[in-house]
Amino acid sequence: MKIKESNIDFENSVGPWLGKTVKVIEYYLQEKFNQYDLDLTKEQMIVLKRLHDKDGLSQNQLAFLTLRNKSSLTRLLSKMEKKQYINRKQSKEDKRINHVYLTHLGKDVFKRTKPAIQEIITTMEQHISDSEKQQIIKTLKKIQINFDSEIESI
Amino acid sequence: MKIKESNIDFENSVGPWLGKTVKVIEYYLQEKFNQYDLDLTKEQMIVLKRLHDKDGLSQNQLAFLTLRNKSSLTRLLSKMEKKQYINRKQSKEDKRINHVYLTHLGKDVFKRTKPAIQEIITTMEQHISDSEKQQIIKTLKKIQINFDSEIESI
DNA sequence: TTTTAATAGTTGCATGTGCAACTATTAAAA
DNA sequence: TTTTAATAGTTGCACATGCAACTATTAAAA
Repeated sequence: MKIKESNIDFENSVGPWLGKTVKVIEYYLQEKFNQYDLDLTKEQMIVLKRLHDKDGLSQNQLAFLTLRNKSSLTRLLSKMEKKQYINRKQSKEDKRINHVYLTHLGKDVFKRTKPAIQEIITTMEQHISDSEKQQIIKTLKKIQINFDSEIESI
Repeated sequence: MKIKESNIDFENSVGPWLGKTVKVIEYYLQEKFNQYDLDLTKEQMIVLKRLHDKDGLSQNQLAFLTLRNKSSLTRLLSKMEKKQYINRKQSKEDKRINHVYLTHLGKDVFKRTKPAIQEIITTMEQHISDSEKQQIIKTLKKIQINFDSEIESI
């Protein structure tokens, strides 16, 4: 006969493990950026990466791709514009839209993140086999899908 | 003959998957708290949880356990004190130290988080077997250890 | 015992974030 | 065509965070 445990086993749930791991990665990431004299936060790096993949995205698209809401992106871009990493250009077809472009400096900074990021990945994935890596990504996808279907139904 | 890929495969690295997953969880968590009329952020919840486990911790200990630096904790506690969830009491043995205690209201609020958290765990772990859950935790631990040994050597 | 360290906590400053209310512009409905 | 919707972006407000400088207190060294 099973005895039903009335207390929630939050500690042994996946959530806290994920949270802690991400914190450790973020800490190390910022550390590396400082080591490499990159005047950049991880959030700004993600924006650079997206623009590197596809320049001229609208703020809306950028916000969607980087998983932030538009107000947060507005302020992120303002700081990046002040640093001369990007610039905004109003669309001629639709004056509501701003297209965002990497500047020369922005491209250069992004290029200079590469060795730092390579080091981080190498450190992070030490002693983790390729199949183990594929496995964790698979599980993470599942978790995301679990919430997606839940959120849609709200 | 292998051709060495010069571009970094950041997109298929574990990092971005972790980051996105945590974002989704956090969004859903706040959603649930609102549904249950819990006037609480996830950060405040974590503090309540730690005090529930062990009341009267010092701010230093709380900061360590919740993975934040002391200044961040100071302000988190100030907000929680204003909401009457916790209170600080200066130690008599060492006047530098504040011990932090849950109030009645704090205990009550924490109790009321339980069904919300239970729902989140249930949603999150849908279609994930127990062995898969153990596997992801194992991999997450490995990643943390990978960074720990790296950070110590800085 | 006086001087110097170390420790606990707070505060200023800068970053990032979501929500809701707002402006400007464009699209849809009357 | 006028009125009403929806959309893109910005801003005020509140929250959370790390770093570095600061105060107060205690411990260690001279």
